[in-house]
Amino acid sequence: MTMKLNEDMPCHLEISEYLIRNIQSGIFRENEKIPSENELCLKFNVNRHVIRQALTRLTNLGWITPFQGKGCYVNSLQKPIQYVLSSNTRFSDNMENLGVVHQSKLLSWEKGLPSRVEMKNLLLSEKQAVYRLEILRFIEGQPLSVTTTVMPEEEVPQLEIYLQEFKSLYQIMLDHYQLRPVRSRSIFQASLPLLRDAKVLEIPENIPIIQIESLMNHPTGNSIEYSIARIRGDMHKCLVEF
Amino acid sequence: MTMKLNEDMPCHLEISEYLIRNIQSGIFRENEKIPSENELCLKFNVNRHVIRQALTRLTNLGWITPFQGKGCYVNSLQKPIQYVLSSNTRFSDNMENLGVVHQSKLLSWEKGLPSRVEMKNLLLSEKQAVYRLEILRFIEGQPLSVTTTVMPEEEVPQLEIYLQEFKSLYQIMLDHYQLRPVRSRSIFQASLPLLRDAKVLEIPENIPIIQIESLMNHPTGNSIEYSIARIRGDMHKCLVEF
DNA sequence: TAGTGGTCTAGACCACTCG
DNA sequence: GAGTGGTCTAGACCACTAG
Repeated sequence: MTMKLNEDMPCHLEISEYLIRNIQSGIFRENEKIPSENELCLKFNVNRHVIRQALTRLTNLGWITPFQGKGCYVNSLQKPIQYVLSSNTRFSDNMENLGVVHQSKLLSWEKGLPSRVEMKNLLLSEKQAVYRLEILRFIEGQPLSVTTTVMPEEEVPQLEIYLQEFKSLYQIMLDHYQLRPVRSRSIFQASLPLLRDAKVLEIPENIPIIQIESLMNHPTGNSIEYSIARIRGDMHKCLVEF
Repeated sequence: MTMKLNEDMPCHLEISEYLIRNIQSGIFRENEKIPSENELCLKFNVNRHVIRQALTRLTNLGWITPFQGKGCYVNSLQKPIQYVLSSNTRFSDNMENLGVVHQSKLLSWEKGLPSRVEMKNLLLSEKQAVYRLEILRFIEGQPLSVTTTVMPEEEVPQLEIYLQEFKSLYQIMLDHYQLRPVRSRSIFQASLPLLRDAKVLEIPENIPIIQIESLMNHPTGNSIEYSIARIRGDMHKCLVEF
């Protein structure tokens, strides 16, 4: 049984659109295998190379993942979690409000001198040391975001002591420094992940991420935390109220 | 003169990495043409198909844009414009504050019944008609965003009269209806563009966009405008203050 | 008209998975 | 061993751009 194709569109585009429609309508189901390249060749009566072009597009757009020797499987469609960004919400609060299993992991940390951007944002001189943390956050066991967080050493002296058993940055700041930072501004941007971030987030390099650069202040005023979060676009929505 | 390749990487990947390095290091310059497919075939001594695989990856990652009959050109690296989102900023205000040449174009409009989502957001019954506008916005002559804007007919009766010479939605609402909507909330999400949006924005479909779904109210309270903007991620940053 | 990218065919060999 | 996706070759015709 072969399949007729439209005339005014390139064949490979036609086929990829057809496959996308089938995924959307549930004919090809989540986490299940779609027909093999050879089967599709027969169905559409085209060369294998055309099918591969169509499947490449589906892969790039995040619909399927190919496994050598096994076949192409439909990606599980994420319903993005809605995160509320306001002056005093943090990751844990949000996830607990949503009743979602969450977890943070400290990937790495260092103490060093601030970069120009960090100096500008945290209003530091070039001699004031900072702690720089790389935090990976999970929901339901899946990596959601990587965040680089920078804090002046003055505000969190000897932070390394508390990093040994890292669970939540917010908790450390509250328990050991009596700090309760307040968000003063955030800058949103959509982009593609760096290769490094794509690896830790376990996503292909074509999946968009939303980058949120935030500045957190002491309630009295001075800046204590500057962070850049890179979050999977397909797993996350961010709500801001005015 | 042919080019030697590494052994442990697929040939097309090797070539695309080589080309990316050349762009990054400025050997291939912004807005200039890279060697043609045929030239690359000779240089690397591979089949044209392999070169095309490599160039497809470069296109997908946003490094180059192919033009039929002309060649592949290195994309200009955008320094994203910073847009300020607050309860009462609109596109024109922002661009004028930045001193940027801007323009809006009405792509299409229709009058019809609200979808379920529109009913929920604008608090309408299924019989209350809405105007639905598709607006394309430019800065410095380049397409920046497409926005779908929905307004209840009640609020802007006979809107079609004023759409003939469309310049700015904000201006129409102010001049003819004495409306000055205020943003009540926005939802941010990073994603890939739909095929239609990619076409009007003149970007490949793998360039991430930031989607901002906003609800605008009458200062007294009721919702008068529900919009979904799809904005080029590489041209736009959005700042929110708390 | 020559050169460029876009589409498509036909066929080959490889690496990997699974029964 | 049969089937799957990954890589690569060789060659064809088309649509578009530019001199």
